[in-house]
Amino acid sequence: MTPPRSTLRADAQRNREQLIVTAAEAFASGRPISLDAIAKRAGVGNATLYRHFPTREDLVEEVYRDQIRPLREDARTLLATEPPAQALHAWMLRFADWAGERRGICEALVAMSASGRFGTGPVCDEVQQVLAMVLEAGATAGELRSDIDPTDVGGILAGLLSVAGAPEQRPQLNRMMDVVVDGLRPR
Amino acid sequence: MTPPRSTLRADAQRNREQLIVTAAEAFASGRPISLDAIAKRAGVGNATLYRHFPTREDLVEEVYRDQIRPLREDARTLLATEPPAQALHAWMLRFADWAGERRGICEALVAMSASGRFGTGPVCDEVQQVLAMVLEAGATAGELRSDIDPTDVGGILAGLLSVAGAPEQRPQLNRMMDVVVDGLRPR
DNA sequence: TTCACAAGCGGGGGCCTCCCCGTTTGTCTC
DNA sequence: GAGACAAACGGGGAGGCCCCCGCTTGTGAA
Repeated sequence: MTPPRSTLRADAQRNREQLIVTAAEAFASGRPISLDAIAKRAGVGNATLYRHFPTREDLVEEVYRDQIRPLREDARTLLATEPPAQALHAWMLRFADWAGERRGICEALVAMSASGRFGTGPVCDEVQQVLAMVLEAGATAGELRSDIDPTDVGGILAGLLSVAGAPEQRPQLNRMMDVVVDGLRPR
Repeated sequence: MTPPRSTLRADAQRNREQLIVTAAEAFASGRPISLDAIAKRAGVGNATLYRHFPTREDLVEEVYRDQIRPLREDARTLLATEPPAQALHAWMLRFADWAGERRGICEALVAMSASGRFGTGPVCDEVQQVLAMVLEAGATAGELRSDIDPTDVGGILAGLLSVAGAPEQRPQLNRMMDVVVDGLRPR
């Protein structure tokens, strides 16, 4: 009898990769694009797309999997040059810039948080890890509370972006982050 | 010649009210409902609905216009019995309960914030006023920063709800609000 | 009352998401 | 190689949002 399969069938693997490549190009163009259009452009049926990526977020997370990496380096640099709380604030702003340039990221993060899946998926996992690193540094320096779950901070960040993620709302976002970072300091 | 009109034509007024009544019933049933279905149920074409309420938020805000009132009284009571910062936290949780029971409110608040319209519309205007009242009390008591825009706090609140508004996320929401309220205290 | 016209109406249709289900195909075994 | 079977495919369609545009009707003026 056929054993249960752990890896994707070769054609499925090909389709999956083609979908990611196509979606990356489509997103990068800046123009809005429907999922069916991505599927068609990738030369597969829409059902294939939805089978590989049940939700739009799943696709978005895969597309930006590699692009998120440099933000970790940014965090390290910031931590090396600024006090942790300030570094946290600066990094969150940098992330806002990064997300602002990438269609769908912000909505994806909110959806992940709202469904309790923040931290699963390449992008929000990376965000969570970076936040954990910065929080840890802050706790060690006695500048940030040590009892905070990075998931909570990630959720707050996603929430703020969903409400004031547009470039023209940057001043408001900055003020809100100010409040949040202050709230993360020890009492 | 015909003078420019300031009030709605009689039939338009009737349709508008019928739409609100119908939407209120539909929302109250708890089941999801499409806007087209609301229009049909109200006995008008969908275009009529969209003419009166260009976005879903506009309709939602109208539907809950009256139901938001008691929350102001709640805020007064809380302020009379607890220190302002604590009252703020408690009120935000109460609002989360209120919003959780009302389909569409949370999404509407986020949309209003994201489009810079927070404070316009009956519900978010009331929220903003209540927050202003509590912040004012807190500032007077020296317990909360006096330089905070209620719109910012409303935005943060909307963001948190969009990310952790579900009843089972209440503990997380509570922790997040803790951080935010702490961040609103004077340094 | 009648008339002219702007205000308002409505449904058809485009585009979207996403599911359903009959068909095809890769892979493993012999 | 051939066959069996699960994995994967794809297109059609249901239902949602929202716009377009030709038709109807309430209203103020004569």
